[in-house]
Amino acid sequence: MSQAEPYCYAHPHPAVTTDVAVFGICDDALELLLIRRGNPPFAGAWALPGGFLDIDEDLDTCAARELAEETGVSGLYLEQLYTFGAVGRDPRERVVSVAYLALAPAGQRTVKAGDDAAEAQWFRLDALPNLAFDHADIIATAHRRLLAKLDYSTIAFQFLPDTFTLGELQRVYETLLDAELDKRNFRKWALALAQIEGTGEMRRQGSHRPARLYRLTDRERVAYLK
Amino acid sequence: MSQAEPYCYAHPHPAVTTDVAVFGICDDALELLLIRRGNPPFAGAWALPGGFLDIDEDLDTCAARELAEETGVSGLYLEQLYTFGAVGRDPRERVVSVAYLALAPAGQRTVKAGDDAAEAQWFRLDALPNLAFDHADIIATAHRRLLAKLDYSTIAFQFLPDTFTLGELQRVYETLLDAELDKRNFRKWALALAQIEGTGEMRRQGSHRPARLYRLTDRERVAYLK
DNA sequence: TCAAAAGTGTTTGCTATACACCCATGA
DNA sequence: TCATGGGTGTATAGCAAACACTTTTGA
Repeated sequence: MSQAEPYCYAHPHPAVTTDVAVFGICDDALELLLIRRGNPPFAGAWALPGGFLDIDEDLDTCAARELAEETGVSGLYLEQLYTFGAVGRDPRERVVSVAYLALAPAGQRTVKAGDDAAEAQWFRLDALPNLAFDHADIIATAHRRLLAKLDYSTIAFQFLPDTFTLGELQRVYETLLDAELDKRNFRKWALALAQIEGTGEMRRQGSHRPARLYRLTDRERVAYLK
Repeated sequence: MSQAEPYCYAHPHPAVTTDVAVFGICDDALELLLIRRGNPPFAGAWALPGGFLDIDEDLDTCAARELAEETGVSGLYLEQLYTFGAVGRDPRERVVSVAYLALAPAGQRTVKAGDDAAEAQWFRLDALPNLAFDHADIIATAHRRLLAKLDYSTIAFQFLPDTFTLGELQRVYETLLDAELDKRNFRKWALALAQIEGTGEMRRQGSHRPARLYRLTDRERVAYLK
């Protein structure tokens, strides 16, 4: 048994990682949180936050941990996306990556680079840098999933803070769909949802009429629309 | 380096497997293809077909290979489902399993037990035996995915052979939904789909009026409904 | 008083549902 | 001739889309 490589198996084992595609919205633009890699391979290149699975930790835990370590962001909505395992995707060794999709609410977007990441930064999705590994594929898959789930789930609410106005909600949908929506129809649709309720409070902000505030009836759950 | 365990790493690596939940329909009942395990752990118990990822094979390839080796079934529609990696799910070592969903058309349901499986057999979904590992969870996830995709994709057509009648198609939907559908509405819906076309042929079978035959315009693709 | 976002209903078209009878065949 | 599944149309209700003006506030 080698001193440097003390973990031995009868058959070759791939490494397992998680990678997290974190989306956020800023100034009506969809953004993605990337880290600049500090170590080879692809040192200096931008990549998704992520890293190796600890042998005694669950996949979800690993995704949340790596995200927190590399970007300082925690407490986000996280869902497993897809597993990427093409043979040559990592030049070091065979690596199977379980990819996650995460959404950052406005106001939970402050980042600080951590351990293995030289830097962490938000990029507009329409202006991404070149990416390490097959991370561009993972991002494309994540974006497709996000758009698909708009139609039948309350996933878009995860971009908003605990309380929000219907105007803010509409701007989230407009940003994601890259289309303008009719205000009356949108409000009719939103107010008919069982998943949101008024708080009774108003938001007074800017030189215009104050807006009613709403919240999710169940903040944690992404629900299916009927 | 140990002779018996020659594959060594600086950090512990989980094993990676694929498991396949194969659904089929027989006598208007939804069935699942299981194998009886020949080796420990859970020797003698029923389980999903699946096994260890070869170090130089893709995940999809592994799923198809293990399915063919253990059940003799090949050429099925296969899609990646979800990755199961809870810490204690395999008593031998840490195992991360990439689960797949597969559908067997009527007429591609002949099975023969292979290498590692003592036996392969179809079970009605409402009468499954006790299952090894967390395979009951995988099956529940696969069943949920299958039902969800009925609503917005042509996945149900994968239960049918190359050509089929509208009556057969309707029975597939009725079996999956466990509900009776109105014949005229169903046919109106099906005939409006861009994804099917008439073959011009008729099926003469049984003592009743012959039925028009249809086929998918693109047999391989599971398409999204508008 | 002006600018900026909040708030509010009705009409119209389309899609989904409910519903019952005749047809062609083999036994 | 009978049993069996194949094949067909219309009326109605519910949902989605189009569309414009008034309200409230702070500057």
